[in-house]
Amino acid sequence: MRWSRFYLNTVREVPRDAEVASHRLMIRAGMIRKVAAGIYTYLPLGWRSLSKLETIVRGELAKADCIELSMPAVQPSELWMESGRWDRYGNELLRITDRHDREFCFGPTHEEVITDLVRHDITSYRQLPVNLYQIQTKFRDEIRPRFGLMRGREFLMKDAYSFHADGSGLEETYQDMRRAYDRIFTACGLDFLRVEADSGAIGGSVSHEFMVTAKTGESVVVQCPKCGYGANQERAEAGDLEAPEPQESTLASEVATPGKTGVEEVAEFLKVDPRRVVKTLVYDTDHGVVAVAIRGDRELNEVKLGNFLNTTAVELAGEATILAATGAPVGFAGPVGLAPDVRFLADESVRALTAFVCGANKGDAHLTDVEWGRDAAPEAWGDFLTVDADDPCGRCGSPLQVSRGIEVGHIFKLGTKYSEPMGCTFADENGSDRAMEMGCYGLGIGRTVAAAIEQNHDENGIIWPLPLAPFEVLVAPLSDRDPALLEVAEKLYAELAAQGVDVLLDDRAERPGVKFKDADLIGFPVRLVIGGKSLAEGKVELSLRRDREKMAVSVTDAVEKVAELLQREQPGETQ
RNA sequence: CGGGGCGUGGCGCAGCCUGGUAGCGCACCUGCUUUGGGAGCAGGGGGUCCCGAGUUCAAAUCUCGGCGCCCCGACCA
Repeated sequence: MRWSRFYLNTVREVPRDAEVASHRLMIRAGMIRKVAAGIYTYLPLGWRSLSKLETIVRGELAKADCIELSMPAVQPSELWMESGRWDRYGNELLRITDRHDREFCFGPTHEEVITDLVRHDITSYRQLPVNLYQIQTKFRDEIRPRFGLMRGREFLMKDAYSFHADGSGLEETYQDMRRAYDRIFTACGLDFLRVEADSGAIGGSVSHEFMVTAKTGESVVVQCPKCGYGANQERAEAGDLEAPEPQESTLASEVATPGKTGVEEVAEFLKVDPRRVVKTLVYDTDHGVVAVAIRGDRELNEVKLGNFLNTTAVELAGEATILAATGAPVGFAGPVGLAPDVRFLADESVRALTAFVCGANKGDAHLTDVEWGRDAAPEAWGDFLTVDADDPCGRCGSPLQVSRGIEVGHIFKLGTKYSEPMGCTFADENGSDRAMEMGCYGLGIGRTVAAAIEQNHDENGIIWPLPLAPFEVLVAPLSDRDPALLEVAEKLYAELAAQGVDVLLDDRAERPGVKFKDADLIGFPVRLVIGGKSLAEGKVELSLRRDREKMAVSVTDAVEKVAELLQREQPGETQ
C-alpha cells in the first residue's frame, strides 16, 4: 500500500477531549474519528488492526470448535420479555420503536437471540454440545462513555455462546474457551492476567476475566504471586486479617466526640488504633435499609454486599435514611441500638475485635469498650471486604498484590439462567425434557486493540506488538525528488509486498522530519529508511520501533534482514 | 444521575469580565528557497462565533431556555 493512496491523515495537535494514551494516540495516528459520544468511525488504519485481531480470534476459536454465525443487531422486545431482561436491563438497553409502534432494542448482547435460535434447532442430547460465536457491533447506552474505544457505546465484540446437556459438558467447553482466550491474547503479544470475577448483570455462577495489565486500567486486580490466585477486586477474597492487639474489656461507655465523624478523626481523638474502630455504613437497598459493620481502616465492597443480599440495588443511604435508622446524623452510626427495621450485618474483619470503638447512634458521641455478644450482634457475618495489597491470600496466606488492568475478555458459566425461562430444552437419554446448560464468552475487539496501545506506547507514539500492527513495515524514502532513492524504495517495497509482508510505502512529498514523526506516532514495528547519505554507500537504514536502534544494511540484504526482524518480533520469540 | 468544565474557520486556542472592525498558531492553496527528526519567506482562501428567544441603536460578548461534548464517582467487552 502506498501512503498517498491510503486514507491516512495524522493529526499534530493533541485532541482536547482525549485523556488516556490509547484514545489520544488512536485519534492522532488516524485510526479512529469520533462521530458522537462513545461512537466512532474506524478509519482504514484502525480497521486494519481490528481486522488483524479478528483474524487471530477466528483462528483460535476454530481450534476450539467454536463456529461463526451472525445475528441481527436489532432485536424484538418479545425475546427480552421472555428472559425477563426487558424490564431488568435498565437504561443501558437502547430501545427503539418501528413504524408500527413495535418495540425493539439494539442488542447489547445476544443471549436471547441465540437461545431462541438453538431452542428451535436442537431437540436432542445427541445434537449437543453447540458452540457458536459472532463478531458484531453492540450498543450499550453507557452512563458515561469515555476513553475512546476503551468504553464506547457502540463497540465491536466477539460473543460466543455454548449449549450443553449437563454441567460437565459445560465445564469442558468452558475450559476449551479459557485456553482459546489464553492463546488469543498470547498471540497478540499482550501481557495479560486471567482472574476470577463477579458475573454482574449477565448472570450465572462462575466467571473469569481476562485483563491486559496497564497502569491506566479501570479494573483493579488482586493476585497472589505465590499460589497464582487471581481475582477482580470486586470478587477477591482474603484470608483472616491480622487482628489488632486484644484489649481488656470494661463496660461499654459513651464518650463525647464532637464533630468527629471520620474513623481517622475518631481514632486520633480517642488515641486508639483505627483497626479497633468499627465503621458502620448504612445502605439503601431494594430489601430495605441495611447497616454493615467493617473495620475502620478498610473499605466495604458493595458488589459483595449486593451478592449477599441478592440484589444490585445497593446505595449508600442519604442523611434522612441514616437519621431514621440510627437516630443520629451521618458519622455516628454504630451497631448498638439501631432501629428495629434495619438489618445489621458485619464483616469478618471485625469479628475478632474486642473492646472496640464505634458510633453511638447519637450525635457527637461514640462508644468505647464495646463487645460482640454482650452489646451487639449482627444478623449475619459475611465477607464484605475490599481486598487490599498485602492482605493474606485466602488460599496460601502470602501477601496479595494489587494492580490495574483493562478487562478485554469475560467468560461465564450461565447455567440455565436463559434456557430455563426461554424453554430451551432437549430430550435427554431417558427422553425427558431438560433445560440446557449454557456458557457465554465475550471479547472486546476494539477494547483489546486500545489496551494493546495502552500497554505499549511512549511519548512519541504507539509501539505495536507485531500481530496487531496495522502495517508491519514502513518503507520511507526521505526525498521525493531523488530518483535513485525512489527507485530503491520502490524496489524494496515491491519485494517485501511480494513476500507477503504488510508494508506501507511513504511516498508522500513530505520532509524527512515529518515522515519520522509520523512513523513513530503510528508505530510501524519495522522501519526501512532510504536516505541519500547511506544510499551513497549502498546502504539503507533499518530500525525497530521498540528500541529505535538503527542498523545500516546493504540494499541487497535489506529484504532478508527485514524478514529476520519480523521473525524476532513475533510473540513468543526471545527478543 | 450527582459534582466540575467547555462549545469561536479542519485542529488547538485568544477575544467575552468592561457590547461596536472576528483574531492567533497549525493545517490548506500559489510561488521561490530548503530536504536525515513536525522548514523559511512572500502572497492567498476559508467562520451560521452550538441553537433559539430576549435586552440593546448595536450581541461571539449581557439575560433566559435548549442542545452537544469532556473530566471525576456508581455500570461493563
